[in-house]
Amino acid sequence: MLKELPVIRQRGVCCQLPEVDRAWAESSAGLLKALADPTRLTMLAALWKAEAPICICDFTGSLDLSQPTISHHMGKLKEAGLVESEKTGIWIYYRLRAGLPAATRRVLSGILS
Amino acid sequence: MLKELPVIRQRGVCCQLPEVDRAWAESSAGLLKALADPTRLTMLAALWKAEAPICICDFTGSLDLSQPTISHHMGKLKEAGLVESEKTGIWIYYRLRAGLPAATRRVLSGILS
DNA sequence: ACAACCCATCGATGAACGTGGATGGATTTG
DNA sequence: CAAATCCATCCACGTTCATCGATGGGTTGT
Repeated sequence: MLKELPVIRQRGVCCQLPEVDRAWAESSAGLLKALADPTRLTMLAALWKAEAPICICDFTGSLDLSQPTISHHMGKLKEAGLVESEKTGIWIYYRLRAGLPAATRRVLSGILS
Repeated sequence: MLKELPVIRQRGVCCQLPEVDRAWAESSAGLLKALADPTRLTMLAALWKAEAPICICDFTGSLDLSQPTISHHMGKLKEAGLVESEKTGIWIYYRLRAGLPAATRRVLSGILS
């Protein structure tokens, strides 16, 4: 089933692994942590589908969570640079951030497509 | 900056949001949680680059973590269905699971590409 | 001016997570 | 057989996280 093994193994001797950039791992994990929550995924999917700004109060109507909790989740999405907001009257509208990095867009489309 | 707002707003009245499947949100969040860790991302990237099976003991040489911790992380990747293992002698080799769902492959390539 | 509403912030509480040590099974080597 | 190595599992500890309630600033409408 497996491809051929890389080398003949010796006990107590480790094989060298491909180099992986730590900074990349840290930042990627940060992005994924922002995404790894059902509520935040649902909000992102709604923004993705709607293609229009959505007010926080609309989420409080659909999701079974308190307003602070929803604001908290949206704050994480904003902190991760995934959404941006604009205030209109007493409402604050959120939408997917314009100009997302290509790598981020690929990840999002993979999940939300 | 914003596109046109969906409707004329009224105080205390929420707009309806696009439907988002809860089961999808739950399972996607599960996959992303498995990925949202720098150590696990590093291990996945190594498997991705190496295109060959890798032994746990190899990671103990590169990563600054104890062997049980590494085994624990790998267990999560396996539990998420991202990797599979095969035992050869005293070593257990891990590799990316064959036949990953298309959506999962898109997410992975977006992150690891 | 007053009341109603929207939203962010803060503190508290309980759950979940990451990490490491210890243990034990399995296998190979001497 | 005895020792060494590889690995998973169990348990415990400390930290982080999610959620809620309360508070207050700011805005709109009467």
